Order: sequence, then C-alpha cells, then structure tokens
Amino acid sequence: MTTGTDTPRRTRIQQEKRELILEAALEVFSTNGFRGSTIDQIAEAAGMSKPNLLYYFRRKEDIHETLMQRLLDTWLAPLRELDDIGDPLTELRSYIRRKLEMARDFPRESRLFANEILQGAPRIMPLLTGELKTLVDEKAVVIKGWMRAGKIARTDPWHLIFSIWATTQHYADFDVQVRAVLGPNRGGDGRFEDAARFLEQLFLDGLKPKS
Amino acid sequence: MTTGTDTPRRTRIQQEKRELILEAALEVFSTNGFRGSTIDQIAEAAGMSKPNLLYYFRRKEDIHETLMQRLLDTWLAPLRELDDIGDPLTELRSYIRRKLEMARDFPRESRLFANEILQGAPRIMPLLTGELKTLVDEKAVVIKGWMRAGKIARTDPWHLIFSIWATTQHYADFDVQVRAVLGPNRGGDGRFEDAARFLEQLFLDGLKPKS
DNA sequence: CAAATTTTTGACCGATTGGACAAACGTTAG
DNA sequence: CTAACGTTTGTCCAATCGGTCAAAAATTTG
Repeated sequence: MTTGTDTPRRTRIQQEKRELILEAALEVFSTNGFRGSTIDQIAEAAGMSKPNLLYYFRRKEDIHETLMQRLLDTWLAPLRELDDIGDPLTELRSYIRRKLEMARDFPRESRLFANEILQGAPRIMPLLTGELKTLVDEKAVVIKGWMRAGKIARTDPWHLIFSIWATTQHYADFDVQVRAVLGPNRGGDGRFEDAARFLEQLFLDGLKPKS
Repeated sequence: MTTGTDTPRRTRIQQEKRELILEAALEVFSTNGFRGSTIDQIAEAAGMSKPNLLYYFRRKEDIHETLMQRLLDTWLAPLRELDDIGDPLTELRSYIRRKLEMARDFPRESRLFANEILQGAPRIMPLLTGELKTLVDEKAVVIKGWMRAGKIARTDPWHLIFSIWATTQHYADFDVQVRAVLGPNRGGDGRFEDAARFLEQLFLDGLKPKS
C-alpha cells in the first residue's frame, strides 16, 4: 500500500492545471452562481478547451465542491482565532477588522459563499448545521463569559456574530451597490478604511451622542 | 387618442394572469437567480403552460424587469420616510425596525434584489447610480444635520445606512444560515424579535459595558 | 532512441434552454 | 347565432447545456 485512495497522487501538470481551473471557476461561479455558470465559461477563463477541463474535473459539481471545501476553512479562520486570552473589546475589534480585510482581499470567495446561501445552501447545508453551528455555539459561550465578567455589554452573542458577518461581508457581496452609492470620490480605495472606522465606532459606542 | 402607448389597457384576465406570473416568478427568481431560472419553472409555478406564459410576457427578461421595477419602490419606501421631524434616535430606531420587518415579511423580494446585486447588477445599474444614490445622498444630509445638532454621535452617514441595510437584510438573504446556526429552538419564529432587540442595543449603545 | 503514459483536441450525443407559430378553444358584443 | 377578439395549447426550432469518446499530440519513462 504505497498509495491510498485518500492520496490522489497527482502529477505536476495536474496540480497546476487544477489550480488554474479552480481560480477561473472562482471568478465565474462567484459572479453567476452555480446554475448560472457554464463549463465553457470556466474553460475559456482558464484558457483551455471544455473536454480538457473535464479531464481534470469530471463533473461541474466537482469543481464547485472543491472550491467550497477550500473556502470554508479560510473563511472561518478569523472566528476560530477569536479566543479568551486578551481584552474582549480588543479581541472583537480585531475580529471585525480581520473580517473586513477578508471582504476587501477575497471578495470573490465571499460572493461565492453568498450565492450558495442565497439559493438555499443546497450543497453545503450539512456543513452549516454541523461544523459551522458547533463553532458559533462554542464562541457564543466565550462571549457570554465576557458578558458575565462585565467586560462587554449583555446582548445576544449569536446575533452579535451575525451582525459582524453582515456588516463586513456587505462590502464584498454588495460591492457594486456600495460603489454606486458612494460615487467615484467616496467610493474609491479609501472606502474600506472609512468602513473600518465606522464599524469600530458602531460596535463599540453605538450612535448615542456622548453626554 | 383615447389610449396612449403608455397605458397598456389590459383586460381583466390579463391583469390577473400577469399578477399570477409575477408572483410565481418572484418565487423562482429569488431562489435561483435570473440565469438559473427557467421559463418552464415559472410557468409550472404559475400553473400554466410555457407558451401561455409567453403570451403575457414576451421575454423572460420582461418578467424580471417588471419585478425589479415594482421592487425598488416598496424597497426604498422606509428610507424615504426617514424624515427630519421627530427625535433622530427614535427616527433611526424605527427605520431599523421597519427594515427588519420587511426582511421578515418580504424575504423573497430581498433575495431577488441580493441576487441582482451579487451578480454585478447588470440590469439595474442605472437605478443604483441614479435614483438610489440621489436618495441616499439626500438622507445623508439629514443625518449630518442631526450630528451637527449633537443629537447623534458623529460618524459616516453613508456607512451608517449601509450597516442598517446589511444587518437587517441579512435575516432575509442568509435566512438558511441564520436558522441553521441558531438551531431549532433559538431559530424559531422568535428570531426576529431577538434580532430586533439586539440591533436596537447595538445601534444605540454599542458593546462597551455600562460603566 | 522507443515504448508507455499523460494530456489535449475535435467531433459528437441527448437533454434542456428561450422562444416562435399556427391552430384550436373560449368569450363577448352585436 | 355569428363574427370578432382574446386565450390556450401542441408542435417545432435553433442554440446551448453537461458530458462522452476515440484519436491525436505531448510528455515521461526505460
């Protein structure tokens, strides 16, 4: 048993081409959704013929599945890092900052995920009720501890996490709308710094005026 | 000239059937996106044959276009109502509540809009840079006035509006994820009340503990 | 080198897509 | 009743879809 089935053992070309395809598929899937994307589009974006692409991934769904598996790991990494050591407010602030950076640096991954959820998560539902729920419940316990210790205000930890996801991913998923509304001046490269400043203030102090 | 081209003059059956089709199309488009939806699906959901549907709407795009036009009016209504009269904090709080109610009562409309934006807003871009931007800029002025008057804390009005959109629409667009993470108990019908309570606290006071 | 293996391609397949069209059917007004 | 008009359907079409396959081309191995 030199090679198990769990070790695909791929050639150099296979590794390179598979990466090329996944990169192209990320671009296509994230802007058209799964059903809205065609193998031809992905193949063209990857610079190869359709049968050639299908030599590396036998089915369209295999590409999407591989993409989603990779995505979830990196996507949940910031939340995994949220830990009990250090000051709670600082911890939350850096979590928000990290999530916002991900929205800035990996908008396609965010949109790929959003597309999947929007359409009812038909391909990753088990991951949501399993791995994701477990992780969030775990971190909710941590946050509740902070509340009991009087380190942060008492609220619902789950909805707190939702609100962080929503506000940060908004800048990736609704990017066109954000840029359209902000216009060419305010909507330039500086919009993420503006968003970071605003979100920090919102989550720390809210909108009540300083009395 | 008793009938202009701008007055389609439709029979009773035409009005009813068109409504039936739009209702069915809202269901289908909101869960599959434009490209991912087929005329057959819509026709079946509306309980009629495909050629019959095409008698009322000549092209698939016409259905989507009609749907989007109607959507935007009702969708932006709450923001339009945001006015200078009354207490600013109360005004913002009721805007958040109204947006959350819309996410609860019209989730399909929210997802239809999200799908369109996610995919680059190819069909409504002019509306975003035109009507929508104008409205937001207008309301940003109102909010800035409240800040100058010391009624609410000083922040970026545009990003404030974005954060309200993001947090409220999240409960419609990412509904499956929210329910999956909250589980059968917390994710029941009460989740919108929980969200309302949380968001009110977040936007008013933030997370800093009461000292 | 030559043989074995991997990679690429063109041609092709059945299924589905958006849409056209004429004929059949139903309804309504005179 | 009947003619005009509105509605519905079955059939059909070209284009596109995901995917197959055998053969050619390129690469690796001995």
